[in-house]
Amino acid sequence: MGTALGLMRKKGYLNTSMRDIASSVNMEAASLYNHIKGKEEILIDTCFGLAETLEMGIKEVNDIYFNAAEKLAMAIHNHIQALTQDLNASHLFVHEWRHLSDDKRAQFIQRRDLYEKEFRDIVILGFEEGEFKNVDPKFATLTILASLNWVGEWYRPQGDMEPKEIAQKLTQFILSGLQKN
Amino acid sequence: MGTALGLMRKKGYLNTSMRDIASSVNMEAASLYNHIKGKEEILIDTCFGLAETLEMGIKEVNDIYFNAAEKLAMAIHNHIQALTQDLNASHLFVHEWRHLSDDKRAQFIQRRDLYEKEFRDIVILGFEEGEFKNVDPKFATLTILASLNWVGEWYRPQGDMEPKEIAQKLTQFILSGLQKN
DNA sequence: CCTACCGATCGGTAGG
DNA sequence: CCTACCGATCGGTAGG
Repeated sequence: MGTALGLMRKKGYLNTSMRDIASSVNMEAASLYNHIKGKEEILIDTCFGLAETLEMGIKEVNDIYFNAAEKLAMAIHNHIQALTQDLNASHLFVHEWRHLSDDKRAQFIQRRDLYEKEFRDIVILGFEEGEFKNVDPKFATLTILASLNWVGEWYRPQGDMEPKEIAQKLTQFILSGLQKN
Repeated sequence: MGTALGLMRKKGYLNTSMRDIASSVNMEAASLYNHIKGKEEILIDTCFGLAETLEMGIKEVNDIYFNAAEKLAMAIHNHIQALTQDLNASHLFVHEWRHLSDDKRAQFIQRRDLYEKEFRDIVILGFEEGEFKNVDPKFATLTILASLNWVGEWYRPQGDMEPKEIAQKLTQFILSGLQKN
């Protein structure tokens, strides 16, 4: 179903018909239903699959690292690795989850909120350690995640920045900003 | 057409039918065509209208302010003011421009790229002044704009943060980051 | 601003 | 995996 994700990234989920997907793999639309239950299954599997990858990533970070700055760097690294690994899937995860049916969308938002909370706890930990400024943790977390998720929009696998380098630059930017001291 | 924008934000552009829009203003779908040329006109007018507001904002900044840090603060302020002024329009501008027809979408992307360039020039200016670090200007600009545009997702007019305060916190975050010196 | 309607397309099913 | 098909819905038009 990788080619389906490619179509959905290029044309958008709603604009990609089962007939589009079928003809991209030289089938008739009706035949797709022998492989998947319906169109939404593709969206569900992709969004929740990536959610799980991200959750595992942040869990690993919280299990291992102690220092908040270290945790944040590693969380950013894992997030960027997951997003850049499959840009088609990332597009569905970042943009098209809005078109999940009501109950699935509610589940998705809940998991996204939990993931945000994990990041927020790192920000709070950094303050408690005396290493981070006394910023609004919710505001800071939303701002951080916005920059991370946007990477999927401009990252190109054949470009001149590796995911690892992107993660390092993001960490640097988020920790110490643009201005010289 | 404000109610149309509200529907499009809530349900998405493609999922909002002319019949939905019509019934929200107690009309028949056919009658809408006495007011607008077609469904896409709503999307076009909104996306390009906000683009123009943003362009005016950055132009003003570049005409008046001299110092890069000042320019950046004012550019962020103008951007957040524009986005928070009409969250429905902002949603179309940030998310739904992808559904513009090919030529309009190309125009939109071109104007967005020009706007990005204005921000990038401020980042470069800051480095030339010796005030900003030697960051990758393109990377920094994309990261900055990602955080700005995400504000439309969580800002609530009745919430506890005013647009002005959001802009200040964003500027602070972008200039000096999370970590204590 | 409405009634009536068009051709196109959709996700999905029946039955083989 | 295909042919044939379903009901629903879409953006938009004709004509008043």
